[in-house]
Amino acid sequence: MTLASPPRRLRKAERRDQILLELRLAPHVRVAALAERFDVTTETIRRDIDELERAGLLLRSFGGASARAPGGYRGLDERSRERIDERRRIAARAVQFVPEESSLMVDAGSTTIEFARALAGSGRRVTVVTNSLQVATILGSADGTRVILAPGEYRDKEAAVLGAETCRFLSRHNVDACYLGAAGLSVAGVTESVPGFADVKCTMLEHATQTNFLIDASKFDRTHLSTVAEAQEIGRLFTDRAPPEPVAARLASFGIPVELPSDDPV
Amino acid sequence: MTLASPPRRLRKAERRDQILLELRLAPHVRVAALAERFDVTTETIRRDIDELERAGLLLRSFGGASARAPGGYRGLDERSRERIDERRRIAARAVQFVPEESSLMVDAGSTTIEFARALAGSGRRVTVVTNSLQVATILGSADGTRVILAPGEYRDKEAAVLGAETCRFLSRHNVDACYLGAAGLSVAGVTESVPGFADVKCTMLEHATQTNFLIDASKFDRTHLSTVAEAQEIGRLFTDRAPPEPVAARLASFGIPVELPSDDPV
DNA sequence: ACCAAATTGTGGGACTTGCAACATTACTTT
DNA sequence: AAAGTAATGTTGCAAGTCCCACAATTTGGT
Repeated sequence: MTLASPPRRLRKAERRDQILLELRLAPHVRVAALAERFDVTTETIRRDIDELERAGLLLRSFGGASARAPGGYRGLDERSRERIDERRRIAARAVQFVPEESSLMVDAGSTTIEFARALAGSGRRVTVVTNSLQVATILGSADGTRVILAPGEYRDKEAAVLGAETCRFLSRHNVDACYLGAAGLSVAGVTESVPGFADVKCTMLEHATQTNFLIDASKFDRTHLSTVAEAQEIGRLFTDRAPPEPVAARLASFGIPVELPSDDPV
Repeated sequence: MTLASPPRRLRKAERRDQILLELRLAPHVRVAALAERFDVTTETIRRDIDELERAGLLLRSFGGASARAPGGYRGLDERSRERIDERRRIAARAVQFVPEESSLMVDAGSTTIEFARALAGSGRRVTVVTNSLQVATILGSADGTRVILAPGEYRDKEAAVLGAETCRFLSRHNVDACYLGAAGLSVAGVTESVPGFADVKCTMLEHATQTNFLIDASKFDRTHLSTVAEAQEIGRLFTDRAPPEPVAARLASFGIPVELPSDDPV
C-alpha cells in the first residue's frame, strides 16, 4: 500500500454528512427511516451511526441516533450536566427580576440559554432581542413573547451571529435590561475569550438601562482576552456562590448587588 | 361536584414535568430508563409520552422520546410519505447552477431547506444570506460557506425571521442569485399566503442578479394572497414536472427557462 | 366510609431492533 | 486483469418494544 491513510468512499461520507445534517433539524432520527431514505440496509446505517458516535458527532439511542447538545456546550457531557443544574438555579433567580411587558437583550451562551428556558416557562410577556438562535427558538415557542433576532455572521459552534452588522443592529435598539453570560469574572471585570462576542456584549450593555450578568462560580478568577465590562459597569450579578475575596470586595466597593439562587427547590 | 374542571393527579403531572425537564438536558430519553427511574411500568411511561406528544411537547420515537424540533420541522418518519423526494431532486438540480465563489440569497421553506442541504453537500464555497434559521444552521456546518443571517421578528412556526427590519437589511445587500420557494404558481405568477414572507421574497428578488424559483408540482395552479413575482419576473424555474398549459405558455412567451431534475439518480 | 372515575399494573402476541458471522459486491492497487 | 481490501447485504436469533384488553389500585367527591 502507498500510505497508512485510508481512502474515503464517497458514498459513505455522503451518507454520514446527510445524517448529521438531518440531526441539525430533528433531534432524533431512526435507523429504519434512514435506511429507507438512502436505500440501504439498516445494518449499514447502524455501522454509520457507530462510526459517527465514535467520532463524537452524535449519540446513539435504541432504534436511532440523536443530536449532541446543540450549539454551545462542547465539553464533556457529564460535566456540563452538573453545571446545568447550577445554571438553571441562577436562571430561575434572574427571571424573578424580569417585570411584565419589559424589553430585554439576551446574548448567546449556555447560561443565557437556561435563562431563556426559565423565562419561557415563566409565562411573562416580554420582548427579547438576541443574537442567539437557541434563545430565539426557545422563547419563540412561548406564548406572548416577541423575539427579535439580530443579523450577522453565523457562527456554527455557538449557534449565534456576531460581527459589525450585529452590533450596528443592536445599537439601533434600546431595552430595559440585558442579561449576559461571560467566560470569566475576575478583578479585571467581566471578560470573554472570543472578541466578536465581547463586542456584542458591549453593545448590549450600552443599550440597556439595567445590566445583568449571569455567571456561575466556575468562571470566577478567570480572565480572558477581551474585557466586556469593568467591575463598576456591572449592574447586577447573578451567580451560584459568593465570589472569592479580591473580586467580592471590588464588587462591594461599587455597591453591586450579587444575587444567589433562592433556597426554594425548583 | 363543584365544577366540570377535571381534577389533576399530582403524581402524573410531576412525572410529566420531570420527563420534559430531562429532555432539556438530553436530546433523547428511553422509556425503559424513565420507567426504572420513576419506579413505574414502561406502559405508564408510554402513556405519559403519548399524552405529551398529543400536547405537542415532545416527539415520540421507538423506545423513547425526543425533544420537539423547532420550526415545525417534521422528521423523516412523518415526512417520508410527502413530496420530499421531488423536493430533493429539484434541489439537486438547482445546485448544479450555483457557481463557486458566488453569493446567494435563500429564503425560508421546505424546498429551500432541501436546497441548503444539497448545497452544503456539494462543497461549494459560497456566501449565503438568509432569513431562515434552518438554512443558516445547515449551511453553517459546511466548510467554506459563509452564512449571513438577516434580522427580524422571529416566527416560530417557520423558524424564520420577517418584517420591516428583515427587508431593510436585505436591501443593503446585493447578491449574484436568489433561490426562493413559494406556495403557489399560476397565471397570476408566484404567490405566497403569508404577506410577511412575500415581502421578504420580493426584497430578495430586487437585490439578486439572477432570480431562481424552486417550486414543486403540487403548487401549480394555486394562487395565494400576495403576489411575489409576475411571470416575466421569474429568472429561472426549477420544478419536477412541466407546468400545466396556461402557465407553461405564459412562461414560454417570456422565454423563461424551466429546469426539470436530471435523470441521474442522486 | 363508600362509590365512581382515573390511574396504573399485568400478560401475551406481534413487531422491531441489535448483534454477529458470513456472503456478496464495489473499488483500488499492482 | 487479478488480487486484495473496504463496504454492503443476508441471515438467524436473542432481546427489547409496542399495543391491546383487562385487572388491580389509587384518588377525589359525597
